[in-house]
Amino acid sequence: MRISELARQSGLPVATIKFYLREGLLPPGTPISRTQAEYSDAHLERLRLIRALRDIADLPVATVGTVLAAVDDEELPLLDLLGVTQTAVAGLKGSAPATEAGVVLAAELLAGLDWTLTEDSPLVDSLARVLDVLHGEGEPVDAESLRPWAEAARAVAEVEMDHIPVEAPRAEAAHTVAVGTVIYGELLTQLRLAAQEAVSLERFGPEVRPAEEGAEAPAAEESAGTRPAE
Amino acid sequence: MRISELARQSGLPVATIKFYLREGLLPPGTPISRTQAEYSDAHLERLRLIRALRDIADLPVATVGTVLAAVDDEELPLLDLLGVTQTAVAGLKGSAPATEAGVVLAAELLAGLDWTLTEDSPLVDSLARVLDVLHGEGEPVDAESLRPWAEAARAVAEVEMDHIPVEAPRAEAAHTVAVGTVIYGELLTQLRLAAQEAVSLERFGPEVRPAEEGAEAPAAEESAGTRPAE
DNA sequence: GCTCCTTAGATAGTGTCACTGTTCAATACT
DNA sequence: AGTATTGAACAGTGACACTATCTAAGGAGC
Repeated sequence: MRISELARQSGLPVATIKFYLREGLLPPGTPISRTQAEYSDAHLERLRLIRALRDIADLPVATVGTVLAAVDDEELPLLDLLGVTQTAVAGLKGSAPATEAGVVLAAELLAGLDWTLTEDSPLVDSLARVLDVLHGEGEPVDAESLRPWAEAARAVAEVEMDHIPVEAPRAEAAHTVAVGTVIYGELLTQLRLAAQEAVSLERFGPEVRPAEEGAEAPAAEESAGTRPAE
Repeated sequence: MRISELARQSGLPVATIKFYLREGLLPPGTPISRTQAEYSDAHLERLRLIRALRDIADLPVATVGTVLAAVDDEELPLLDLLGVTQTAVAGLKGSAPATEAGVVLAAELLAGLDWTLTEDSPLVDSLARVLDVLHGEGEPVDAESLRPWAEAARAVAEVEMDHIPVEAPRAEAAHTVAVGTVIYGELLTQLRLAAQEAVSLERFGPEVRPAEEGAEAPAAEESAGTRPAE
C-alpha cells in the first residue's frame, strides 16, 4: 500500500506518518520509484505500537524511538531490552536528583526485599525520588510499611516474566517485552484506581448506591454503551 | 516570610511562585501592605505538594489546581475528593475514546471481580482503552488472564484505604487521600519495574552479568551494555 | 503527448504548555 | 535619601508534537 492508504487504515494523517518516518520511528517503505514507496502490514503494526506508547504510556517521541530501536536490534539481549524499556518508562520529569538519604532508603528497601538490581540501575534513583517525596509528605518509608506495595509489585512482575515467550523468535519476544513493560504498567495503574474506588465504596458508601438488583429504571444507559458493571 | 524567602526555602524561582499564585495553585499570602504579603509554612507545604504532583505524577498545572481545590474544599466529602484525584491521575493522553468492545470487556472484568464502581466512573473508559491496546497487540484480555494484576491492585488499594486517617481533621485526611492516590501510584510503578529487573536477573542472568567486583573487563561490549540509552 | 493526481522529501509554521523575564509604581530597608 | 524588593500585568521563551506548504518527480487516464 502507499502512504495515503497507510494513513487511512491507521487513522493517522499522512503528515504525521511522514513525521514518524523522519524521526525514524517508522522504517521507510520499500521504494517503488523515486516518488513512491510500498508499505506493508508491518508498518501498520508499528504505527499501532507507536500510538500505544504515545497515548497510553505518554512517552516522548524520542524515547519511543529508543525503545523501538532496541526492539529491532537483533543483537540486543532481551535482558538489555528490558533495561532500555524500563529506563524509558521510569523516567520522572523534574530534574531534581534524589537526595542521598532517599538513595540509602531505596537501597535498604531493595536489600530488605532481597531484590538485586544491576549496579548502576537508574531505577534506584527513580525509586529514591519517590521515597523522598513520600518522606517529605510525612509518610512512612521504612521497609515494613512499604512491604504491601513491594509484594504486589513482585507478584505482577513474576507473572509478567512468565509471560514472555522466551522460546519464540526474538522479534516476538522483544515485542512482548516492550509492550508488556509499558502497557501492563498502565493496566496495573488503572486497576489500582478502580480497586480504590470499589473498596472505598464498599467501606464508606454502599448505601448511597442503589442500582443493585431492583428494577433498574429504564432510563440511563444513554451513553454508557453497555451496562456499567454490576 | 516574604516571597523571596519563600523562594529561597522552597528552591523555586520567585517567578515560578508568582506563576502558581496567578494560576491559583498557591493561595495568596496575607497582605502586609499594598506591595507586600506574608507567607507561612503552609505555603511552603503547598509548594512541596505542587512540585510532587508536577514532578512525580506529571500532572498539568491546571489539573494540579483542580486537585488542590478539591483538597481545600471543606464541603467536599472525601469520597468525592478521591474521585476528583483519580480522574486527574487516570487521564490518558490521546483523544481516542475506548471502543465499545473495550468498554464491554472492562465492565465484564470489573463484574467478574465484584468491583462495583460508580455509574459514570471515567475509570471504566480509561481501563477500556488500556484493554483495547492490549487486545490490539494480541495479548489476552479475559478476566482470568488479568486476575493477577487485579489482585495486586486490590491488595494495595485495601492497604491504602486503611491508611487514610478518617478520624483526623478533614484537611489532614484530604491531604493523605491526594498524596496517596498520586504518589503511592508512582511508588507501585517504580517497585514493579524494580521487581521486574530483580526477577529477570534471578531467572535469566545472574552469571552473564559481571561488573560485580572484579576488574571490569576492559573488552568491548560494543554497544550492548545496559546504558540508559538516550 | 498532455493533463491531473499522488508522492517523497525538505523546510517552515502552529498550538500548547510551563514557565521566565520585563516593566512599573509603591513601599521597605539602611 | 537612595537602593532594593514587592506585587501586578503582560510579553517572551524554549521544548515538543505535530501540521502545512512547497517542489520536483512519477504515474494514470484520455
